[in-house]
Amino acid sequence: MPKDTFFNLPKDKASRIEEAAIDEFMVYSFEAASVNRIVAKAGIAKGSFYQYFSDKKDLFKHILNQIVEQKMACLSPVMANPMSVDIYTLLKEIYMSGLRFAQSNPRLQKIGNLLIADRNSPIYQEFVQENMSRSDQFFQMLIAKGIERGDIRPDIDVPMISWMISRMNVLLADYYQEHVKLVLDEKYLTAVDQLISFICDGISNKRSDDTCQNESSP
Amino acid sequence: MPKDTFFNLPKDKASRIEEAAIDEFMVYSFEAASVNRIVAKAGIAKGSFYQYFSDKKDLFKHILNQIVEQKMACLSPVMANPMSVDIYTLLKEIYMSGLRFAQSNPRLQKIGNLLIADRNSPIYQEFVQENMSRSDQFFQMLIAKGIERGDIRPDIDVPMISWMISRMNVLLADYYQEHVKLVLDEKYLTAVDQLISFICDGISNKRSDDTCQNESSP
DNA sequence: AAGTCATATGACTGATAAGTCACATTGATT
DNA sequence: AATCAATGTGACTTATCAGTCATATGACTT
Repeated sequence: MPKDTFFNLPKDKASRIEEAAIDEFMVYSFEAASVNRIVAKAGIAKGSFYQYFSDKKDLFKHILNQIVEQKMACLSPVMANPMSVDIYTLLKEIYMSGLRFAQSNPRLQKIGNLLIADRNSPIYQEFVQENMSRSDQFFQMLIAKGIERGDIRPDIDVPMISWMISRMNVLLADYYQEHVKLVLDEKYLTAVDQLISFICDGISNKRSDDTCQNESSP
Repeated sequence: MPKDTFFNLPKDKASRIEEAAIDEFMVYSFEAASVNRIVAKAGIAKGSFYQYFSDKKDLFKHILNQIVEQKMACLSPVMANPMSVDIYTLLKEIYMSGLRFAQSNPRLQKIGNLLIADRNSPIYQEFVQENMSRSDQFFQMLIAKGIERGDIRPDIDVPMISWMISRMNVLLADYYQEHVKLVLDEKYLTAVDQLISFICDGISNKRSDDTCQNESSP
């Protein structure tokens, strides 16, 4: 948490610092980010910085909290009553909320991507991993529910498949970042549909019943 | 490429340096790795180091080449005649070759994981991305072939699904690293089966024909 | 005007890094 | 034994970093 002095700052100064921080963390991972550059960009003395924040991590977490806040703002309408729709619709809504966030907060999205990309940083384990594991738990619950309802095959490895589906959300964003660069509304929408169709039905061609020859090793 | 002086070194000295480098890159990303620590561990002078390698990256690439070499050794038997088996069997073989590599080269595996985890490093873009894109191309070809043969639904987004499947190879390793820690033979084998079954058939429960309600937004 | 106190400052500390270079050592050849 | 080229060495240079601290500022109170 930033110190009181930070919250006492005139708004424009506080946001100048936040903007400088976002600019920095957009380009450099937490480790590589430089307080020196941040204070230079924000136009404050280094000593001042340490009157607002206890250290670099303090500032970073302040920015991360903004990300979580914005993400939640995009996700919460979807999550208001998660059981009212079938799992595939819900999954689609969850993926789409990721898109809404990315579109309204491209710079924060970039920071999130950078953080996720940098799994060795202590911050990843401290911050992302616990968030991820909550997301895992949610997907596990969802899938268990789906099996109960009869929507989902009962023979799957629930923890592993939950994990995969939750990570594929991130993969989809990666794919887009790598291939389309600019996240384009309709294209992303069809990609989400494609991905959900894949998760739902797989790739095998279901002419009559010659499903794939897997189910090997009994 | 290391300099001639490195290849002229007595074998035990050369491998002492390689071992020290592997120990370092196992624990620290390329950026965070320290030449100082490596030379200390290897018991050579820093000046000597720069007579063997032009810089830190030179050494790192030398280690990466060893990884590629070993990976290829595990993969090439599978790839000798990739078209002789169906795509699901081939996929399984590819995944299993990843396991073979991890089991016979756990330390190199660790370095690979660290590199993949650290997508911001310039080395990632320079080295992994091009390797990945070759792997993508292979999977795309494979899937196109599968569609041609009628094994795979023709309505999928080939580049995207290829990308997903190629990345799920990495995800599977991640999952194992996170959950089982020690990669255990039989457990991994069933996980691979599970994953392929998922890729093949998806998660939806195919009682009669009430497949999932996707295919939304025409 | 004097005093007080939260805030502002940037030179400084101490640590670590990559890469260099003048000099030392070695071992084979003459 | 003398020579010499290849190889070995670690102190040194230059750079950067996170974080500190003595001192300055300026707004507010008395």
